[in-house]
Amino acid sequence: MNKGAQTRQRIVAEAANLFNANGYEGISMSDVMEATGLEKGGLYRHFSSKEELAAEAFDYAWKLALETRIHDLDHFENAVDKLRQFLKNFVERRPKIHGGCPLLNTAVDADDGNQMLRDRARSALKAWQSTLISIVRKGKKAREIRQEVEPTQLANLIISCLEGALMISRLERSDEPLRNARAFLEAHLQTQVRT
Amino acid sequence: MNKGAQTRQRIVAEAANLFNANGYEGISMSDVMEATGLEKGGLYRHFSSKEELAAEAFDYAWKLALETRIHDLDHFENAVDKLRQFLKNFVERRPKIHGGCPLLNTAVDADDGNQMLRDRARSALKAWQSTLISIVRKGKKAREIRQEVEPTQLANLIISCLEGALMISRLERSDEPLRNARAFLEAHLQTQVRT
DNA sequence: TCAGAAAGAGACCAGTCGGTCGCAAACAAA
DNA sequence: TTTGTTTGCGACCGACTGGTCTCTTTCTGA
Repeated sequence: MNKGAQTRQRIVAEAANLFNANGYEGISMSDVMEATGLEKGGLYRHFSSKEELAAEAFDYAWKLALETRIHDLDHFENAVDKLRQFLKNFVERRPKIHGGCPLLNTAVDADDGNQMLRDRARSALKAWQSTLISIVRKGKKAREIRQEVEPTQLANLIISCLEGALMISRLERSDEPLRNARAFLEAHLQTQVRT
Repeated sequence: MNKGAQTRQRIVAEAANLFNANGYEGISMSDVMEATGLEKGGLYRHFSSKEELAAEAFDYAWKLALETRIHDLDHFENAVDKLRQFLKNFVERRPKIHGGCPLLNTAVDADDGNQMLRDRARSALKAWQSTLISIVRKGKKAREIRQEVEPTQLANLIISCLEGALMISRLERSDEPLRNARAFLEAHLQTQVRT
């Protein structure tokens, strides 16, 4: 990896934190300059615009977030165990990126404005849903999950509860709402296993 | 109501829509000028700073949102019926303010920055929680809701599910996730009634 | 009707925004 | 060591930012 690529990577990583914590309009290129120690020209050598940098920063942030959440999932065969590990990861594992969930942040930040960021958030959501849906489907096939369970609805329920609880937890600066959401979802999962 | 107060009210209403849809940093005073048809001097006669305007705009937006959600709740005596009406309002009644839930928007927008807006969002959340908690408590006293139910946790579950589903619905531009969240919560409420 | 007060206009300010560009320093291959 | 390329610097640009201030218009009550 040559020097240019390294610098580029450093910029993306710094920008990801800044944009995730403060939003697209909340961060100026001067902020990125300060965080990276580069001058304006150094930045624009690697990115042709603020928007392009923000796009790469979001992709980077989301990659980190999703990796954190699906960590160790393949240690389990059973679908319900996988989902339980997923809940555990979401609540317990500190993400490497500051400022909360990149998906929630970007969805709220861009849902009435920046089209490019909105599309990016949409793709991220779809990818997350697909991951969960796939687990539920396999669980149904393997008769570990009841046949009446609608995979898309269960996936959305999990995402909704966690993201909503994350919003509350961040506002109250307490992990309790997040832990309660996990407890609730685990109890609900227990309800959906095949008996 | 004299002319000045009327103008002030008009500014707040316009600003509420702008800030709610685009965030604090996403809106400039020029945007507010355009939306209200006033010049800069006309604006700053009524508000001493952008922040002060944003604060009043949030309070206004949140008042409208909460009113919409608790609409007609007093038509019901039973706590579970009240909560059901609440869910119905949240999903079916179109709020007068554009850009989604002011609480979610402001919480995400300000949780790492603007202290004044963050405090405002925090108060709004507390007020919302209190409303729901109070309903659940009365329901327990009246023996309409099971004694094991923890009011705070039920309130947070409802808020989390709805706000999370709202985020998904707005990103996908479809009401389905929101309707599914309502159906799920109604089924869950049925589980919590005293038998 | 008219005087005093309230409301609004818009020129102006210093600072910051995203973005450009020519040049020098750092690097890598010979 | 020399050469050509990659990387970074930083002055500079026009547009726009939040905010101020003076002046005019509009309103209101006697």
